[in-house]
Amino acid sequence: MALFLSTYTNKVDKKGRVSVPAPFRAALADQLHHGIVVFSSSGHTCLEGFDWAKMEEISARMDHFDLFSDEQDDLATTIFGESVQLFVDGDGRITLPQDLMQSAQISSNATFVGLGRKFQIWSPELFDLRKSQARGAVQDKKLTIPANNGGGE
Amino acid sequence: MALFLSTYTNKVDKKGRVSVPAPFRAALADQLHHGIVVFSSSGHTCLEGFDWAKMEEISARMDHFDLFSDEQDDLATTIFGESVQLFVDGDGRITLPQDLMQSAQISSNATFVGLGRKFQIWSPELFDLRKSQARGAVQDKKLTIPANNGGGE
DNA sequence: TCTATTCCCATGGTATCCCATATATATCCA
DNA sequence: TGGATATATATGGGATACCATGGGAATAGA
Repeated sequence: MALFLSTYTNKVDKKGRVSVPAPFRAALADQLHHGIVVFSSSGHTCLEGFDWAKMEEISARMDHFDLFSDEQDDLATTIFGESVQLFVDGDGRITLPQDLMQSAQISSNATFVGLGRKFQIWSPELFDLRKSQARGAVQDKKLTIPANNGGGE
Repeated sequence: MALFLSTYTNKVDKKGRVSVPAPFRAALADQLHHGIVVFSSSGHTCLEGFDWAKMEEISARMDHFDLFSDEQDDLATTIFGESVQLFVDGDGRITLPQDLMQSAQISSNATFVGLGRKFQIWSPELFDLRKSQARGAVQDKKLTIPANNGGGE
């Protein structure tokens, strides 16, 4: 399964095109033709990005909620309703829709941040802040990687 | 699973290339084509290195968090966002990115230190200091290796 | 028809590949 | 045993391919 690592900052041209970092494209591998799925993050001023397989997994996970519960509806509305499938062109680029760029305050540069199974797209300036904030949180809360069996939530 | 032992110092050429010590390459064995994963250490002025399998394991563990939880985001941003996958070329070398070299203060030489499941990459000078410091700590605190059942991370 | 995408091609810079050399260790044959 | 020949490792340099990026042509939608 795809693993997204490191951060890359690429330019956004006046047409709204950005190169998807080559390592990310490699991680997508055979799913490249599906493009990537992007939507505006609810917690941060950035965009969340997934590959197609992850989207299907999310869909499967949501089946565990009651079909007509509020939670199900809320999640489904924000995630599936707001998300866009962006196809990667022959030169390895996607074009970011205007509204998504605005919601993430992205203008001339976009920073792709690998987060394992998913990734985020930030304005470089905002991500600088976010980076130090995340590092601080890890230290303050003494966050560690959960054990294999259960740990987590 | 890979086991990294002893220390080796190799030259960094002007392109930023370093030979990965042959014993380390042997330890990576069939994972060699995945390269290694490197990121700047938070505790020391050096780089931390893992094999790909370790990274996959970390990723699998992180799946125990909720997809959009703060913990997941903070950890993933610091761990995955700041790490780089470096591929080993046909001559057994990797090329260290500029920013990583700077953060570890590595210039013309790099010291690979085997630490079991992981390894570190140091500037030779800084590692000399670290070595004597570590040996002192072991003697002072009478540090021992924890038993199998329990201790670990 | 005008605007907005999408496709295609061109370019500069960089990183990757490939080959050559040197040194050390191992192997072989006399 | 000794010398000569292979094998592997580390390192340097040059050629090549890839990547990010920009611009223009073709296409589609309003």
